[in-house]
Amino acid sequence: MTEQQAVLDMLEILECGGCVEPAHFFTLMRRTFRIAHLLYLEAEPYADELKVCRLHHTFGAYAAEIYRARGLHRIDPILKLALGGVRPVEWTMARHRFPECEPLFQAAQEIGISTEGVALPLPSPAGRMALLAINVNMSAGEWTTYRRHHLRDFQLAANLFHAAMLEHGAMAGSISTRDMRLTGRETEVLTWAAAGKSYWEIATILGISERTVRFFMTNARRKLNVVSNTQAVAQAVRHALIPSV
Amino acid sequence: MTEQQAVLDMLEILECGGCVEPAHFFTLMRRTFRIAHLLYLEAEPYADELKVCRLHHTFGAYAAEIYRARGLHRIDPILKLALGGVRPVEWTMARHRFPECEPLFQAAQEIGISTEGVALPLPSPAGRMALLAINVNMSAGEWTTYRRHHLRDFQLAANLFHAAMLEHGAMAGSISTRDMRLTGRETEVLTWAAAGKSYWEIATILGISERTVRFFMTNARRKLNVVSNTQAVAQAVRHALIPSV
DNA sequence: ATTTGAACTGTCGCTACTGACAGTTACGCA
DNA sequence: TGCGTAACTGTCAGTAGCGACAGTTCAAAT
Repeated sequence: MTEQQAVLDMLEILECGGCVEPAHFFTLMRRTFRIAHLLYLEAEPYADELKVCRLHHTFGAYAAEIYRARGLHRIDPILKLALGGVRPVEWTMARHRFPECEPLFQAAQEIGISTEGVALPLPSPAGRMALLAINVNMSAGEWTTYRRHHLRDFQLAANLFHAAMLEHGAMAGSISTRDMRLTGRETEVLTWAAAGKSYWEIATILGISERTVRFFMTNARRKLNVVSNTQAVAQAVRHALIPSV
Repeated sequence: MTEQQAVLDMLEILECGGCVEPAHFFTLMRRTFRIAHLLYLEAEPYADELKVCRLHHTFGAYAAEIYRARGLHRIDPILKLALGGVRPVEWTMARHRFPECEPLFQAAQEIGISTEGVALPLPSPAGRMALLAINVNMSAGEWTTYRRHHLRDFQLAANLFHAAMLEHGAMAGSISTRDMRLTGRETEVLTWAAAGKSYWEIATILGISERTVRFFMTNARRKLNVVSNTQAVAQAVRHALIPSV
């Protein structure tokens, strides 16, 4: 029961919002569980490519260099599966389902990294995707049992850490959004513009004149430092200045 | 330890992909945990409204009617918090932070529904959001302890059920994302429009005629089912169809 | 009491966007 | 060989967006 207690304690720390430092989280996880390595990736889909927003891991610089140099991200099935789905991705499962990714696992074995693990998809609002990959140093059988008991802990821990990262990112991002604060009316007109309404329609909806709608929109454009309504709405959605929900 | 075993068994059932039937999942959850009621909601942001894609719950028709008739969705802080964040939302926490939502909790008490519970955000790919709300019939103190032990189980179960629902939905043919895949040029044109460029500028940048830019934009608008470039860009940003930054 | 900021309105004129008309070219696939 | 899809182009007429002109009203803060 000591192990159970340690797990619950760790989850409580995470939920209370401590631990926005990836290194701290990784240490905590490795102290609490029998984990060899961890990787946290936040990315944004763009066409068929991925734009990496955040990347933290404990595999070390050498492993990262190998991964990059051999272009293993192109064949990594865990990336594809975890960033495209919602279900935990078992490493060996991915390995068997995608024979073309063998070089990835061979590279891991070369540099002494285990090929057992699981990747937890962490989808975020606004279409971004993230994953937490967990790598363990166990035999297949041992891992099956361990995973069965602790997948729920991994999932909750991953979710809470991911939440902390998102909130932290929002803080850091709010430096640039400080001068971008919009008034209530500006937000309203932008919201309706984002819904495809014309000035006349917005005026009717809000019960004000068309000119006034233009006035608010002009102010919003000036504050956001953009040149068109279209760009203003794009910025507003990106910075969550207008409700996405 | 029998309870632990039952939980692990249930999670295994979920992970093996059984249980795409909400009623089945709810029964399983209520049999495994001390849960009074469950609610699963999948929604899509639209203007400042919510377009409900899926809704299943065990609160009964009467409660649903009350909720709808009194317009409680407009003040429900759990919807706002859970659909806009990634962190579990404690009901009583939401109640204290948003005094204006008191009618919601009073309505619950009126019809004999407990006000203790937690809502787990389940963000999905493509900008959609979902949540699983869990309602329990316990005292506050009892719930604190129970929650501490089982939040991880709830989170994993919720994620797995949500995954099953998404996969099932994808099978059935997702209406909203079916025709939303944009071609390379459509993406490029939208991206530049989101950057505030005019048709003439985009034409110059891409080395094509202004008419052709309009052609791609028109196709993009049609695919996204929107009426203006502004709305198209808003949708594209929300659904991560064009790169942010 | 003055200032600051939000909310609000009117008109002119130019530019940008949008729909509807009617096409061509190139590529891959059945 | 046809069929579908993506990329590409032209013109016309109407609507919408946008900048620059010049204001009023109200409430809160200094």
